[in-house]
Amino acid sequence: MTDGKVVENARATPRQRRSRATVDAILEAAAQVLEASGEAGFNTNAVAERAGVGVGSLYRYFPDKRAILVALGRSEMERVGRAVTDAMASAAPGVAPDRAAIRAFLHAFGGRTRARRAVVAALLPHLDAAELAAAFARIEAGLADGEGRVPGRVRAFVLSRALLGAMRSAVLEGVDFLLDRTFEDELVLLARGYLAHAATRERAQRGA
Amino acid sequence: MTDGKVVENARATPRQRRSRATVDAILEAAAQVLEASGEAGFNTNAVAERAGVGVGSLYRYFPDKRAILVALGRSEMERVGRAVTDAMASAAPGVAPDRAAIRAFLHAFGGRTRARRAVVAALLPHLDAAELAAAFARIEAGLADGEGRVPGRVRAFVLSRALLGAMRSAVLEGVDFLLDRTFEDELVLLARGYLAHAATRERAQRGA
Amino acid sequence: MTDGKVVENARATPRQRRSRATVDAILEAAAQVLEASGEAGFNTNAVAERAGVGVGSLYRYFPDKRAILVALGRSEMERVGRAVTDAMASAAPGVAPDRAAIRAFLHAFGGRTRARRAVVAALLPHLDAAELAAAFARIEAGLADGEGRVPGRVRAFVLSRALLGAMRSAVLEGVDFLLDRTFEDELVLLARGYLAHAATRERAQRGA
Amino acid sequence: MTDGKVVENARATPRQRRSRATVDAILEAAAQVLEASGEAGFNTNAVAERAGVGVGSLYRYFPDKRAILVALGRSEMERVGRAVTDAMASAAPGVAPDRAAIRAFLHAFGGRTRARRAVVAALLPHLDAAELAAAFARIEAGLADGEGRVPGRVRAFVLSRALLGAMRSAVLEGVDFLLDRTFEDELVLLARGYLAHAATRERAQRGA
DNA sequence: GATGAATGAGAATTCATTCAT
DNA sequence: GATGAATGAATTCTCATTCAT
Repeated sequence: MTDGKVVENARATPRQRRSRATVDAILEAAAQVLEASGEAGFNTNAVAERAGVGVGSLYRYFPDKRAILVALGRSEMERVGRAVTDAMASAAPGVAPDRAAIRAFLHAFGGRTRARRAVVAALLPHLDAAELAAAFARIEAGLADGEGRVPGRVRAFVLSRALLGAMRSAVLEGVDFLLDRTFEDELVLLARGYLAHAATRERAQRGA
Repeated sequence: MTDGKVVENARATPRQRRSRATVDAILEAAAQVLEASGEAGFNTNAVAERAGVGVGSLYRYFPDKRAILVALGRSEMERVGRAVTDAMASAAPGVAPDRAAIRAFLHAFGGRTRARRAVVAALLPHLDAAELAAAFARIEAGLADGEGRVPGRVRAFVLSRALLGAMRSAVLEGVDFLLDRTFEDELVLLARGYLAHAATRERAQRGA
Repeated sequence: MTDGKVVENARATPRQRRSRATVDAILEAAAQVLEASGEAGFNTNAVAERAGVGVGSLYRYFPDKRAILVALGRSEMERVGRAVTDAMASAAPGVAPDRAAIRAFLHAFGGRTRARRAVVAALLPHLDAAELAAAFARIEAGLADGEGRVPGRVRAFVLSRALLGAMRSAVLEGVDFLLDRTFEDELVLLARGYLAHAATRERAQRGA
Repeated sequence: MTDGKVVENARATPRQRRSRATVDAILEAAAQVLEASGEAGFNTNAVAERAGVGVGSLYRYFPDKRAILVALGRSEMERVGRAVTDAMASAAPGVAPDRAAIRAFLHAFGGRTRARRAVVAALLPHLDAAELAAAFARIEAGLADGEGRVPGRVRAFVLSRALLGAMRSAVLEGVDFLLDRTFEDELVLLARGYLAHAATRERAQRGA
């Protein structure tokens, strides 16, 4: 008897092809419920109903309610991470990779603002520090200044969290300029200004 | 006859002098419970017990459980805001105001890390966008580049959220360098680099 | 130290002159609260506030909450009873006493329909059978057929409860003809028809 | 997915066959609790326990506590109404239909006096005017004088409420003659006297 | 005498989880 | 495998009553 909890150990046997669809339906339903009713209204019965499955089935795929939230968080992070990485890899000619990444993030994350706000707000308390840090790893890895220098640990941390912090706040606070070019420009300026200033400073220190 | 909900409308009649103590006890208890047991363990009985009052008293001062969280959020924000503003006003000689503000924030917010993490994580979903934006207002107002130029709306937003985002992440992810000089240096560099780069860029554009 | 519970033992010492006003204020407040919020909203704090006294004062005059309801019931009964008796005593010339009584009842009880409905509905379960029976005593005593014959125990019961039942239902169901002449006529017809028929029947039985 | 609230919309799917038993158990338990402890002791836990189900099950079938009382009221009304109608339809030979109806009512309603009193007293405030009026509709429809004349709206109202008022009072006040032949006789006399007198009066008026 | 803040037992209601079908 | 009825522990909230001021 295979365990069946597709989320716990993600290797997909052929039999679990249909499971994947159910899991996705549940996660999508979870996101919708979260958007519609906030975390307070997020209960297993509501999710099951919206997903079109029995409550019992939830427990076939997830050990408990929290697990649904955590899985939703992971899947959202992956989605955004993938979008950003893809964008950097295949940036249109003439678009700098840093700008491509920022733009990708804004679009991946900025759509469905109300939904995102609910999901982000609800998810945060359920992801532990390590999980959060891991989510940034991919992005941190992609950071580099104009001359290809990879920043140190603290700097990578500051740069990634600063950028994401600004974008996250824009989503949570529902600002009107979220998808404006101006906002994107400022974020690019932030990243470049930081790295340039840091480089200058270091050159000066090394020179001294 | 008198309303009594000191939190709703904060005008303090003389009789409400003692109430203030009760409210403070409740908020302090709320923070402690949040730290000790997370949001899951945050229930009215626990808070009342820890505060040393009857459950009923909670409901004399707060309309419902959520209101306690919201009030706690507000009071935390005020506390941090006040610390930062004070620090900027009375910065030690030789310490630039931007650095003073960052340092103040890191110390005000960084102490009791576990508690902060719990409080921040729990509070976020209960503060609405407007509330969040308001909390930043004071800090945005204090922003200015080295030459005293006040940044525009979007820039003020990006700068404040970027800085706070980095600091917030440092708290939430429990990084080890939270109170290191290196981290503080990087944040100062971030702010200055951003504003300097932006100024350069604008000068160039005006020149062209 | 006199007991002070003016309602329990109703002899009014001079000192209790002011008490009477307070008690009346409380009963009036109770009626208003009952009308405004139904029995569910009938709580001591609401009554005290509406009466303009502290909750504590309620307990000076009434041993507990139920007592307020019971006292209100008694006072309502007395009020209606008095109105009916008065009307019968001083009926306008040309108005039969039975019609006078019915009319008085309809006006005493039919005004403020919404209020009455609430009061009657809420009070019923708090008055015991004996109390109810006592309230009818005065009215039963006034019953007599056209020829001055006083009906027997069962007949007095049936007549009084039938009339009051019809009037009570008219109030509770909020009929539109409550104060119409037609309704009054039918009630008079009911009373007279019953007694006349009964008399006829008895004469026949005695004759046989 | 299926609604399940059998009370709200009463179409009975096969699966809801068993639900019906649960609902009946709850209503029976509710009546018993009401009888045993009055409305004060009527709480969801007590009802659930007496019904032998979990509290949660109460809420599967009824939206809230009040709904249980209302449903109980409705079912009681139906029961009595059915008994009366049946009795009139199949009256023993030699028993006039009006007497049959009165007798049926007295027996249907008069049994389990203590229980009835509790149920009636508790239910009244929870049934609205329309509901009360509806309960009488069936009985009003059955009214007719000896010559088959159907009375007008006001007269039907007065007759039905007068009869029921007298019977209701007899139950609530716990009179000793409740099931005596005398009482039944008086009620029959009341109905016949009223209609006869009214007919006479009208004939006179038409003649004039 | 009056007040109303404080109390806390008690009641309604919810919802994660189980398990018989 | 799926279902959803049933459960009941846990939680929020109310409000009658007390008593220090």
